[in-house]
Amino acid sequence: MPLTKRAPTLRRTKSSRAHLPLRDQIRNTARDLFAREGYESVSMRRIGAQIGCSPMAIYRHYENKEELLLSICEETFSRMIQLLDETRKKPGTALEKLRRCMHTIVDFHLSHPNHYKVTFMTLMPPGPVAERKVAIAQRAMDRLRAGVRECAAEKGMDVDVEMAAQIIRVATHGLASALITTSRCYPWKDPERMKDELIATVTRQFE
Amino acid sequence: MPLTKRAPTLRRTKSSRAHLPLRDQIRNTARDLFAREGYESVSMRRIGAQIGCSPMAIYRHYENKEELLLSICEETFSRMIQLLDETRKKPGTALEKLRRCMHTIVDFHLSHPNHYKVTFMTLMPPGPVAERKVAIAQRAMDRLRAGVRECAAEKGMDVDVEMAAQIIRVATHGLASALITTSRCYPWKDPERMKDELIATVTRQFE
DNA sequence: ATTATATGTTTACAGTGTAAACATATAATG
DNA sequence: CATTATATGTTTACACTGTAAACATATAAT
Repeated sequence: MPLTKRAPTLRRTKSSRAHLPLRDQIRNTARDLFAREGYESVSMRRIGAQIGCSPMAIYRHYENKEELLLSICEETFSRMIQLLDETRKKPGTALEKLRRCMHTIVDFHLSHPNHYKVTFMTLMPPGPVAERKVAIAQRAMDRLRAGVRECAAEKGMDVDVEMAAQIIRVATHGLASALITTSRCYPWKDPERMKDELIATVTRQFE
Repeated sequence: MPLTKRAPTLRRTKSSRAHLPLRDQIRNTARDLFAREGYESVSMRRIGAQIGCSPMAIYRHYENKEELLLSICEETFSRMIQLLDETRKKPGTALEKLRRCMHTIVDFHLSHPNHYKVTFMTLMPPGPVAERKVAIAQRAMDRLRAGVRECAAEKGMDVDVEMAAQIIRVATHGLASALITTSRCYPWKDPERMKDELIATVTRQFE
């Protein structure tokens, strides 16, 4: 009976989602479930059942449930940072770049609401794992600070870079989380215009 | 042995925190624990143990854990709404009132971080209880909308009230949550100035 | 051919929310 | 006053949780 004849280890078959490496399958499934039902409400047993493996199989790839959550956050940040770096490379004034960065990030959040919900709306239990997440978040903030610094330099202004970057971060998250969490139950007048307006508002000091 | 001789029902002894009605004691204790360790990580058993009653005693006052959480949120909103109504009654221009309201709310959040964490940073499991919370939140938003409407009227401006109110709400929450969650692990330059600056920024259109 | 390693499964345990049944202290009613 | 009803607690029980421990096997290394 134990003749489960494992597939010949074919290292990568990009085409088929079902045969993704189990590690990725776990992370994708967990992200969907965490986003839809909340981190604490989703059991390792249910993640396993959804995938079709035993609950303990997950522990071969992630030390525990919290590390699985952190891994989802890490992937989100890594994608955000990549998008930011690409956007910042494109030509334009510093202000244009900064505004494009905000657009890029908000659009990324809106088109990946599950990434956003799990990464930014899940309260991690305080502890060393949560602090590792904070450290990673700083790497994204570095891009924002740089963008602000460039705006200030270009205009010869003397701005508090940290404060300006925080205001931008805070406004971006506020907008994204409002649009994502209430998109179904609340009648937004014009999300696209609201996005433009908010971005314009918090960067107006650099005009 | 069952001679637990209940205290003679003294209806109100304001002085002693320990003899608050059990219902209030439960809510206070639950709020502290939820804020410190996260809603899902706190068990009814631990709330009971902390208070000194059996876990099931809680269910005589709250239908279940989720209703207990909602009750904490309701208290927060009711206090916020009261503060807003008081602030809006004081004399001044519409813009001054709106800005004072924002100050009042941010200060309330900062001085009651546990109320904030539980009410605004705890993701409720989706369902009818969560929707009741959204409905209550709208009652607070009504005050913001009114403040914005008055600003617009006073200046004879034609503004999108809903959008302006949302931007203000979003910025306020972003600031509060940033200050509260990172206050220990992150070196804020000058929170007070950042607060002033953000409030000024998002209300500048009404100057 | 044998051993080691990677990756899975099954079993077991302490802790969870809460339904059900039971206990008693105060209030209401005869 | 005696009796019943109600409010408020406790104890017990059950189906679920995260995960440690032990076991199994399929591939890689020797």
